Amino acid sequence: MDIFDLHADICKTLASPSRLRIIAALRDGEMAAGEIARGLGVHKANVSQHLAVMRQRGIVQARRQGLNVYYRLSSPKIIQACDLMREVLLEMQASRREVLSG
Amino acid sequence: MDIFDLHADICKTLASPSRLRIIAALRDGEMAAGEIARGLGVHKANVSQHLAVMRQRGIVQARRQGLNVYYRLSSPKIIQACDLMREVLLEMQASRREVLSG
DNA sequence: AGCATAGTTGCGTAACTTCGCAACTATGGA
DNA sequence: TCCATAGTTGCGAAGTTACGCAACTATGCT
Repeated sequence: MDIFDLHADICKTLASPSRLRIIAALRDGEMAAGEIARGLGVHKANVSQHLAVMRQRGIVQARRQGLNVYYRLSSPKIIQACDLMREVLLEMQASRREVLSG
Repeated sequence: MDIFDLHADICKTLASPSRLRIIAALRDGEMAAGEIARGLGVHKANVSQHLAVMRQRGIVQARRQGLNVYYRLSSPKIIQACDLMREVLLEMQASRREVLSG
């Protein structure tokens, strides 16, 4: 597995609206799995699957406390990367509009 | 299509080792499609497919000059995003090693 | 032990992606 | 017009991914 495969793997992990929503939910601190599921209005099994994928890739970390399993982002750089990607997105939308109007 | 779908779409586009290699090749300036193919040692049809995907998403732009079609990254932020993601990658690898050794 | 809540895992289907191959279009020169 | 080079597009097989559902494990309370 070379660096490009690893890099692609990270991107693949982020290449899901559901997972991006979960990451956004975790932006301000940890949350229990069920809390995330309720917040996003999806089944907990589904959230659990996505969290498992992200945990495997090292994007989130888990901590059990009683009945709940609390998840948190493992690095603030993940938020930075998401924000930067959003900027790229906006920039591209802007230049697309320019092309259409100009 | 909401912002999370769009964001995921960008990530999906970057979620391919081949495309990341192409982006890396374009880091220092434009290149013709065939040049990229030769550089990476893959078939030109394949490169062309990947370039088409990235062009559709606005990640690269094309310019024909004679027989050649030159491709370039449409924004320097794409490089920034890739670099940042590499940092995340390294950070995660480092913390994984910590967990194993500590 | 029995029960409720929280979370995880396995399975099957449907949808999508990637690659190579072959056929195609586009451009420029003889 | 004919040919060579450059690039693109359509197709099909193989592999991957996502979701819901159901069954499961884990924890804590009585």
